[in-house]
Amino acid sequence: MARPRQFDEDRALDAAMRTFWECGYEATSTQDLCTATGLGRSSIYNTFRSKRELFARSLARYLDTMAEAQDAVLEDTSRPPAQRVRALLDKIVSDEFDHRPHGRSLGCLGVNSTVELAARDPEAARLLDRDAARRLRTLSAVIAAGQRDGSIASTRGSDALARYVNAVIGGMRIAAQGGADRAAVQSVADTALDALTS
Amino acid sequence: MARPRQFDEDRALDAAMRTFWECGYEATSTQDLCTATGLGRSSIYNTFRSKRELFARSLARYLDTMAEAQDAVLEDTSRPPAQRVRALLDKIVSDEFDHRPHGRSLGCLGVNSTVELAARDPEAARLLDRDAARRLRTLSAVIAAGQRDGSIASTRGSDALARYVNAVIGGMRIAAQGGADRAAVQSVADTALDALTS
DNA sequence: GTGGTTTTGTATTGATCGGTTCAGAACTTG
DNA sequence: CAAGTTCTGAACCGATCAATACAAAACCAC
Repeated sequence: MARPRQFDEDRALDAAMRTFWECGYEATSTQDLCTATGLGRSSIYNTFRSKRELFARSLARYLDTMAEAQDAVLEDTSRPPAQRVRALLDKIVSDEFDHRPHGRSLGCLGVNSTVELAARDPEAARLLDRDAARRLRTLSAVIAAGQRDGSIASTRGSDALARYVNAVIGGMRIAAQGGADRAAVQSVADTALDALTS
Repeated sequence: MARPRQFDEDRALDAAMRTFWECGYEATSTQDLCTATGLGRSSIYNTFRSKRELFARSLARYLDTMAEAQDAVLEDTSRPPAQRVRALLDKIVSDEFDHRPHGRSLGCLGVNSTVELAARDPEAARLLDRDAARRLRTLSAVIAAGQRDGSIASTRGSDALARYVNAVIGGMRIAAQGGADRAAVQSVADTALDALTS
């Protein structure tokens, strides 16, 4: 019925997401987005209505992808729950130190957006809230299972422990972004687990 | 010999710092800085050479003020070392939940700048590195003292424990910025201490 | 006061911002 | 092929960006 798109919308969204991830929302210009996606302005504004909406879709995509990856680790029933939590923290270390495009960690787009936008952009805040709730739900369930089978000895509530682990993850990402080396971030993960197993 | 300033440079710096703290570097315009400080553009550019330099001075001032406050808590010899670490975490909670200008936590300008600028602005990265090193030094010394007097039972190295506590602090700030309530952030602090006392 | 120096407010710089317009190329459907 | 629709590229929009120019006002030393 009409001319089809000459580009893959998902690939464009991925490129935009990476740009927001690297530079942040404010520091990313629409020209940067054109360059990164290889699209013209018209195509971008025709497909995604504005920079803001493109960002929102980028963030939603990122959060969904990451939460799925996290859930995959946490719901791997071939391991006992406590080891799944450890595997999750180890994955964070890998995330931060493998494949660094420009020598420094990019951190986590979720954390970065929380810092840059949560107080100012209600839609971003909504996406981030939903994501946090989802991740905490999975974490809490796994920790509760670990408490039942004895691999997690802490008697604190599983919700509190989940919030704790989630906060540590954020702290590890900040540390990596601040230039901490891999061993230092790994030792944060190792130490953090002491609070669960004791 | 000439006309004196009609404003207090330190007060202007404070106002600028608050603006950067609330909005971030990129989202703060020079007009915002004029409004916040009550100065004209000429006065700002005459006193601080550029937006970037004004930011650098704001950040340096913030980091110095905060590090001093942290050191004051950690070096309060009227308490045993372990309690000082607890007091530090409690102070973070207070920082995040007392005096919120717009209902949401502003987080920490140091954390915020790490996320927004550490990868892109070498001078900001330098200031943040120096600050992290300073805070880790004090923390590590206090933790080592706690290990000697037995109030901190963990047998991990005091440097690793210091990095851990520092990461938890960052995670607590992210959590608060993400909308977590006070009890939730406090429970992160409480749980985090389990890793030291066990 | 006067000269010399600095600050200050206003106007303005060129560049870039996010976003729109529009003509024509490109494609599907019939 | 032709009609109808969508996509694309380039020019362009007013607004705003960080930063500067400049002249008048304000002040100190003399």
